[in-house]
Amino acid sequence: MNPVNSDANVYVLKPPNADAPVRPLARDYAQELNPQQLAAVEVVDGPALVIAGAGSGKTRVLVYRVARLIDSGIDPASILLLTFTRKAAQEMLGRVGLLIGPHSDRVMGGTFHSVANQLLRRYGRAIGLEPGFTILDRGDSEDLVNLLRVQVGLGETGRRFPRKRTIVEIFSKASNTLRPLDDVLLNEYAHFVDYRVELEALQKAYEATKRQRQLVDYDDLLLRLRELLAVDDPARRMISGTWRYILVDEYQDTNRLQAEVVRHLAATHENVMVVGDDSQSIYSFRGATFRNIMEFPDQFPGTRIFKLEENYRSTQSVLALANAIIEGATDKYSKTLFTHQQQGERPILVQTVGENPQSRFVVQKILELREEGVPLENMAVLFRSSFHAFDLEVELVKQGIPFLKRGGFKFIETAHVKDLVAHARIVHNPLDNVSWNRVLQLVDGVGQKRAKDLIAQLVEAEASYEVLRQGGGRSALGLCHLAEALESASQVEDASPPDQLQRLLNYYYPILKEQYDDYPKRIRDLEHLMVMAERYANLEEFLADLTLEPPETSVTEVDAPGRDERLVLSTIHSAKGLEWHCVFVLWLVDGRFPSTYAFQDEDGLEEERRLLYVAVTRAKRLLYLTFPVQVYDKITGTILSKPSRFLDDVDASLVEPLSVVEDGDAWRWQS
DNA sequence: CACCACTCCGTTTTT
DNA sequence: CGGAGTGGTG
Repeated sequence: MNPVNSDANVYVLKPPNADAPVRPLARDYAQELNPQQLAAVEVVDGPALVIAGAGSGKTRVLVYRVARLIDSGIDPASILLLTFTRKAAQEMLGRVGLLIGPHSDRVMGGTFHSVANQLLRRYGRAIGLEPGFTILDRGDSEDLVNLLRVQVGLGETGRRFPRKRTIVEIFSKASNTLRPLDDVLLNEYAHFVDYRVELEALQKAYEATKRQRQLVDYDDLLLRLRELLAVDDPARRMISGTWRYILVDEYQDTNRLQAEVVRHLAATHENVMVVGDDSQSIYSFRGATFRNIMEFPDQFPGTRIFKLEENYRSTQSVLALANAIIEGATDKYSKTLFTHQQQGERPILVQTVGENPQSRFVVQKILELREEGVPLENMAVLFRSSFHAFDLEVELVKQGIPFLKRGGFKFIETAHVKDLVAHARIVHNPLDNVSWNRVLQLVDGVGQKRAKDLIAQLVEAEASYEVLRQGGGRSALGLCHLAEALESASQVEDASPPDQLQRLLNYYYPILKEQYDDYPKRIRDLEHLMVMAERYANLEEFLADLTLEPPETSVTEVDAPGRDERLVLSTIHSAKGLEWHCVFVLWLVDGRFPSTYAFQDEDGLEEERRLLYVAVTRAKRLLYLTFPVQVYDKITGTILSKPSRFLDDVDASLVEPLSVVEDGDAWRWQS
């Protein structure tokens, strides 16, 4: 008898979560939180503001408050967690999951942009947005501006007409600060004020095209959500009825636009708690202002305010340096961090004679620490700008130290990935002229002019791929192949993203091979993209995630043979909210950190100072600040030799100087 | 009109 | 070092 077919007893697998207790185990909140944290966690209704210093348990408060709300019988699905960065969002949601278990799935959370994306897909029709809209990343926005610049008749760019990058930056600044273009130009880009009329025309065209083509840039996600909430009563009622408890992390990094969105979301119930630290406000370049924190109590009268000042992360020595750095800030909430932790070792100020010795010092020290038992993943190297780590990356590769770089140039921004994705975007949204433009120009014999004409024809023909087959000449064959590939990818029965991508890749492969000498490496990237696509049931989600939550690593990444043991290299911006046992901060040299770029105005310098504060407060125990002197700076043509001005105010007793010399070097630097 | 080879300029941080 | 603009060629 076949045992498989016999009348075996049946064991039923329950759907996940079905049986999880609605009320998790009772927690002793008073035991696990300090009095200030507890007070904040116990808020149920009404607006609240938590001013939280670095390492003071900010995320802990948010997470415990979510648990507490659920414990008190509130439906997890009525809780909404918002932050600006993906890193913070992941951290927050992950810890909620750990603390409250299965029900955390029903808590809605993510970045402002990803939440806006989801809401707009669902309710956007009310404001003329089809659910299939395409999200433009920064590069796409620049391409569109470029395209329009020609169309609007700004072909001959005057000598000093802003570059596309700058143009997009200006538009974005206007959106994020809710100001007219004029105002931004006058105050922050006065040197381009002569082009006011042209830029305004360009902006109009940019806005109009996006609406016509179902294109949405990062800022639009927020602008249009705000519009939806303001204009469409049913949607607003639905949305604010669903999420009755709103929590916002990193509030000092939100801008006026985001504050408006929060205000709208919370308009009916005012159950909104925001958490932030004015000393860690480092996103003013995109309109963030810690005034949002200051003005929150005005926006929501009756706001309860809590302050968290006990630091649980760092030793006293690290904290003393952090306090000294922020002491010099001109504008801040008064707030003094203290800790009950041990003194610990003083931060070490390392002087080297150049860039490469700096890199080699870091590498050598890392190896030493690992010998002493500090795992690689408990160490991080932080820097102001992504390229500051180039030399170090080379040294790490030489020594075979596995690392993961965060911030800077992303996988998704490489030309070949963008190319393939552009094909997929057309399949999903045939109106997307930005992608059409890119894709058409890849065809042999098609340039700017031909692409423009074809796009115009495509609109007339309601985006029928037939248009591509009608032309003659050199490009005829290429365009036919393109049409075939797009049709094939559009018509897959049971369309699955990997399958669709495969069809597009078959078409794109020869182009890739033709275009790049290093195509084998690029093919591997595209295969990686296919693997990512396997997790998605439809193109729409895949494409949206690719733009909103792209793989967090940069292109440079060395694979570790031994699982996850990896050193982290990160921009300071990308390191926010994280912590490591040992932290290296590179380039403490005037001109690099603070960057020459920030020298011009006081505000810029202040932000650099806060940035350093953020960097320093990432360290739990060990902190190395390195400064190479005698480095030639190509930008200014000068030799950088002055230690960062932020160290000027720091009392010498707070750090331990160390100078690095070559083995066998006859002379030494004085420290 | 497309494309290649050349020169010159400017160089952050994130969704 | 890459991107943008220029000028020549096919």
